[in-house]
Amino acid sequence: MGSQKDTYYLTTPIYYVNDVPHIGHAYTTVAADVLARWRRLGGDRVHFLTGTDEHGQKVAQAAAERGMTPQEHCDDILPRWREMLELLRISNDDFIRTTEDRHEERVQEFMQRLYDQGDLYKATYAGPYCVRCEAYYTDEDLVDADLCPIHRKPVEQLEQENWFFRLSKYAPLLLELYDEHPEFVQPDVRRNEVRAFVEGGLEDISATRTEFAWGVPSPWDPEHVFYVWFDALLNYITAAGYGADDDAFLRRWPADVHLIGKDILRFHAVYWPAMLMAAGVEVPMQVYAHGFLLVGGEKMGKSNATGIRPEELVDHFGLDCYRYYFLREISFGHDGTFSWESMESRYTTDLANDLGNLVNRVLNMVSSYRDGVVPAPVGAAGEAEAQLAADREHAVAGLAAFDRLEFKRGLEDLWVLVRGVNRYVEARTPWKQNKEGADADLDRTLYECVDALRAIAVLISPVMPDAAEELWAKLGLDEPLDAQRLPEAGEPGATPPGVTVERGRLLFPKLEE
RNA sequence: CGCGAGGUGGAGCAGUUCGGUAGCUCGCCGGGCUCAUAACCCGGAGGUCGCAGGUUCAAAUCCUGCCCUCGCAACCA
Repeated sequence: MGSQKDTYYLTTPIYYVNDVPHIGHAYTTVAADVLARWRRLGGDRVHFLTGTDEHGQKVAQAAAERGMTPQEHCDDILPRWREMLELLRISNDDFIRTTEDRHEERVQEFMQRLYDQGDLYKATYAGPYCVRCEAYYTDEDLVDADLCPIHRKPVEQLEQENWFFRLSKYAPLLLELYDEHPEFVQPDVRRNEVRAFVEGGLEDISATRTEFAWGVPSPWDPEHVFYVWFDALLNYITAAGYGADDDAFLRRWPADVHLIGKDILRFHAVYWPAMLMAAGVEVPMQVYAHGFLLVGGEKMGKSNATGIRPEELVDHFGLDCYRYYFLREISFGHDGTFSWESMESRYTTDLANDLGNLVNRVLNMVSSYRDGVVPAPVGAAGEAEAQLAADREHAVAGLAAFDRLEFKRGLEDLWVLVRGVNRYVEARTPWKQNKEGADADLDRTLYECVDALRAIAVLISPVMPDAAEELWAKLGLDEPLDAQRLPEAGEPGATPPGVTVERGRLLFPKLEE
């Protein structure tokens, strides 16, 4: 005994294997990765989980159509998701599949516990059901009285005996949770939504299905498999060691944050904590629902068969720009618009002009004025240096907005430093200092610039790991980048004079027409 | 009268908690510089802060009403 939480534990949703990865999935995943890298940079022990949701009727159907078993089908598709993680350089520490034993066994134990204590009861559920959606609808949802609103195909009237979860019983506790821990559901607008929903009264929900077998079987009534959400949500604890590795579980749980899209808010902010309360497990500390990506004013999602694939964008703009763009362009938590044009604009303005060009001009001057050797800062520090130091502090402090998942704000503040170094160069006119032989002043100027670039390399590393490493390598520093920790690594003067920089290739070359 | 969020210069946003010079990025106009990826730096034009009232010495910020847009309204990853 005695082990307790010492790990920052964050999760993405687990992705439905049948989907093809699109920029919506990638958005959540990249944000989570940036957060994970940011926390590691701050010195936290981090556990970052993602994975796949592999059960359900649609998977079974898709498998049957391909003449495969559901498991073969999942195994066959899984690489697409793994490839997405690799493509985006996602630094997850674990990857859970809901078909793994470590998951299924714990799900059965968890649900058995709810059953034993009377939180599940048998009742009949009836309603219009769309097989493709794998979902019941209400009559109001239907189009033309009997068509599924998504597929426009006739629904079936289905009636089945299900095991129901006593969700309604937990409404008072849920309201207490929202009120006493306003940070549990974020942003605020989402909490209001959830709270209103619960306050309006909860009905018990069916927790099992019998019309298909591709799921985790109920141990006490094997005709039933668990409803996909009861299976899927539990991944967050089964992968953390619940019921299997108490030590690991205690160090990680409760999760610091579940990152999700707002479309699955209810499951995470209502059903999930209720399930945990029922089982006597602590609820996660935060569920953060981000907004949707809009493309041409339309929601980006699976109903949008023309979803944009991350590979297209990574091919054209590069990985770093991809990761940077979505976080810088869109307020996390709000809906945002993706467009090719705005992405080009971000690349050109922020990355090529501001940052890439800055790196190039500074390294070029160190190369041609000092043979690439970074001089010691001998000249007097004045007003320009004070301003630069202020910009640096602004950036380091502002980037802490990442803790609140305000990526856009944090990056804006970081760019104050990038622009600040450009401004510093203008204020100091090193080309003039060189021509006039003001060696001490020039040394000071060059040192300050390189030292600022070192800080920038560290600060951009959670968002743009490739560019950060490349810049770090150009600076010729001995210690590895991934050994850097904030806030120390952001402090001025950490660059040892005498290191040799290398101009190398351009960091963000202009895009081809 | 279901619940909630929002309407700020051409575009996208911040500011509204604790009223008191309306800020940022892009775009546009002019200037500077020349180390650099025709990049960088400086300056300027441009807004009745959805509409109408009210409170106040003072309102984008508080109150009332209205208009418009958008989420949520249960078994859909």
